[in-house]
Amino acid sequence: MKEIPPKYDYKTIEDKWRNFWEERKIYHSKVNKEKQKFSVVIPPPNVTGILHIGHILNNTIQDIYCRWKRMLGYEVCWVPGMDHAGISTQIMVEKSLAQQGKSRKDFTREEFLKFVWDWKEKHGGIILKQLRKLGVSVDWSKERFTLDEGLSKAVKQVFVDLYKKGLIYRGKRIINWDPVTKTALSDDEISYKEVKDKLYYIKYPLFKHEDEFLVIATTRPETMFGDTAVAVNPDDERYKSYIGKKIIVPLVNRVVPIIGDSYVDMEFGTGALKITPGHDMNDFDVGQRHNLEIINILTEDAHLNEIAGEFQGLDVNTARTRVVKKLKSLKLLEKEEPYNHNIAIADRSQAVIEPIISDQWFVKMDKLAKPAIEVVNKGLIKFHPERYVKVYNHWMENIRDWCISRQLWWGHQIPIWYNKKTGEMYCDINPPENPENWIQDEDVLDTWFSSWLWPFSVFNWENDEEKNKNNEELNYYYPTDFLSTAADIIFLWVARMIMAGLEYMGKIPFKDVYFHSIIRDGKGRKMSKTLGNSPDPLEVMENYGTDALRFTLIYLAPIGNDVLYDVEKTEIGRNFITKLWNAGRFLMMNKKNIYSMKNLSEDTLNQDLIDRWIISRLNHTLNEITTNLNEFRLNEYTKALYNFVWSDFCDWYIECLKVKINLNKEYSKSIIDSAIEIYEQILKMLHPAIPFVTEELWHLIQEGRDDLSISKSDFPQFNEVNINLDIEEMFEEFKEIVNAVRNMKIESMIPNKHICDLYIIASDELRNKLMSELSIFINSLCKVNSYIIDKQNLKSVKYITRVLSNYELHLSSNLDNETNNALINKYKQELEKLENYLNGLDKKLSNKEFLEKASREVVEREKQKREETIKKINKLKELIP
RNA sequence: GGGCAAUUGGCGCAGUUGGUUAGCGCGCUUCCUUCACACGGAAGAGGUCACAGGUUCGAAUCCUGUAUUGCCCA
Repeated sequence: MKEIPPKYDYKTIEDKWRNFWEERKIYHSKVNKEKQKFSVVIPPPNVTGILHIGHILNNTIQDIYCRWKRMLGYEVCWVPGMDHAGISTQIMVEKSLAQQGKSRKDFTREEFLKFVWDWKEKHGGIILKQLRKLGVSVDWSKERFTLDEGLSKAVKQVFVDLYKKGLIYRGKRIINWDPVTKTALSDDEISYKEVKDKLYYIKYPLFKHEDEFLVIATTRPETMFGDTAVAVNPDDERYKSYIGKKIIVPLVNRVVPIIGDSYVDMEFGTGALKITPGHDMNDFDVGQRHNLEIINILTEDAHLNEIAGEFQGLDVNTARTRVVKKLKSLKLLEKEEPYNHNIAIADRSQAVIEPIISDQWFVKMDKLAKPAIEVVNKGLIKFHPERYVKVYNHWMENIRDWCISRQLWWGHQIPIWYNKKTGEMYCDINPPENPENWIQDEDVLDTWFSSWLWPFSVFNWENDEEKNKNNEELNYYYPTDFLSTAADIIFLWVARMIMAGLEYMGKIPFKDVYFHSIIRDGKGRKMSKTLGNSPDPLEVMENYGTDALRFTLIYLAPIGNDVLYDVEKTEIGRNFITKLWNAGRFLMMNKKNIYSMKNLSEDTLNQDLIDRWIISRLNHTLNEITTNLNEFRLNEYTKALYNFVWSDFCDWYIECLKVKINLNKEYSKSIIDSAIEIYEQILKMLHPAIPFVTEELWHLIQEGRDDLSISKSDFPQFNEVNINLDIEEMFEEFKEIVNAVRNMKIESMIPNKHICDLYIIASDELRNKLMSELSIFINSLCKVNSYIIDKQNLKSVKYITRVLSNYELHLSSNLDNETNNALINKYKQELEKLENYLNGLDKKLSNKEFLEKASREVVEREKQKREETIKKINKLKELIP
């Protein structure tokens, strides 16, 4: 018989099972129409990425569902993979080239891409290796990459299809320009940061009345070279009369109209605004409404161009100071004042975004959005927590066209060719026949343009009905069942997958979307590299064990809120796992002792109260965790198990078991066997959350499982018949008695080892019986000799007494006066508390309205409470001289 | 500026349709190295449920307002 070692050595054990699962392809999935499937696609991590604590949470969540469903008998398929992360990867490679003093422009496109692929082979995909450490039960044979052949095909086909449907167009639009990486970015790839800046008040002379001025306020005087109007609010009495007149933009001396537009906020600055349609999002919209000229004044690296005259070649910041200086000298600067406002920053490169006009490719979104709004509002796709539906709707109803072109080389090059002579456009997945006459669009597609196809492209989808019809995997696994993701990519990814799924599969891509918590540090700050507050998960796994980290994160993550996580908190998981380990160790030690005993009698012991109680609790827990998992309350799933294992199983069940074993040596085998049976169910219930340690223990407690895995065993079934509320209530009374006796001893300064006599007076026959069954446990757990007696048999010696609802407990002792007085004081305090409580109840019960309006059960309950309280009060009064 | 959340003992959180003497974990105090576990056991202290109104027989729970914090959108 195997022994359980004293310490759980997670380092070697984790490796052992990780290899076991992978080598034996335990999590490989194939189409099996006999079984219901459960499919999940991993949110593809970035090829440049490394594992952070948020990945651990997200992937543990998915793993819990995959392992749970697998144990419930589903054909589970979890597809792993990565995306090619256009900008990040290119930045990475360009940086390493820069170290050699080179830039990408020193190479041809093909040469550069070769560098990137080399880099990808050598350094990319670290994150997948790290996910292996986490023990994710993915099917590695199905690993995909957004730039692999199949997925690239899907991306091209979708582009061509949308183009032919008229849903993709090329247009001059104002876009977010990243002057460092020199590419356009979508709105979702930038964020805003508040900066201390200045608001400049500049005098613009009126045309033909040059001694008269309108004062405009701006934070960006250097963009005035692109001004093509001055705008005021048409309701603004101060300026009404100016609308339609002309005004001169200083420095460039351009004559532009004064227009009226309700966009202008009368409270801001002077109420008059310069309009620069070429370099401001809002001004662009104003420009469209009033047919204003659009002038671009910036180069691609955000320096002023020839339009700025003497300022040409300056970067925007230098230009700003110089322009302000010049305006001052011309006496056109009225004043400047401090001003806080938000500027846009590129998420990847941290560059300050410049809005500029350029030729870009867009996807028309409104048509695609409509059905996608519907499926969520009809509940075909469910969001957890539900409030994200509102966030989703708000965005979808105000959706803007999606800028999908990126001025990069790494990615899917846009399948558009321009005729060198005629400029004619050609769109197809293959190049035109005489390629020498054509030139392909230089740009690549946004990485999300491949990610939005992920739920079906990973199953080799093609834009070809016949092929799809015969694609068994696609038809079996799609739609997927579950998606777990961070809420910050609800627009970038989740919404777009829904649109793509409906457009290309005619079906939703997934049924349940779980938005997990954001992990912050112990002080509630966001994890960030600069703060250095983000723990390295691999280090944590090294120091505490992988299961400990997995368990802790799930345990701490409240539904829909942030998790405040410190490395030290991983002790929660580690301690729990140690407890679980030791409980198993205890059972196996006993099993070994007993099984080696000779001449065992037949085991015919009936289930006693303790057994029935733990089985009832087990089924309660089982019921609870099933509900919790079904309702995506993962932290409650772990909490329910934590409490059951620690409080019910270890603190009470095992403690009682010790008593039973000592008193019933001849029946010990069946006692231990039934305990191990419950323990095994615990292991199974915990396995989805802590796969390694449960796999190890499952093998240790039973021999002959060498070729099996707990992850393929059956999940315990809830059986309502096993729930016995009466037993649970009785057991609670038993616990109450034990607690009370322990408390009495400690408060009376009786050493724990000192065995005293305990007289128990029960309130009724049922409880008398109960006590005769349980007194052996009370004796052992409290170190007393207990006697169940009738009230009249209580001798008139000094006792320490405790009054419970249904019991009186008298502990014999030789108390000194001081302790005795202290006890009497305690009784008095208790009495006062009870009398106050009784007063409240009396008030309630004499309130006519309460009696009339409250439900019968509530009134009954209150009456019962009153009776019990009176009983207690009377007993207490007897104790006070 | 608009929207969405949150506010419960020192800290982190439960409290799902209003009816508990408001729970849990960590931390804290006292005792215990006794034969699963000190990553442990036993006992205990600690809360006017952010504030102000309202609805109700009854509010941590529902409504309104205020304050503070966070997130998203512009």
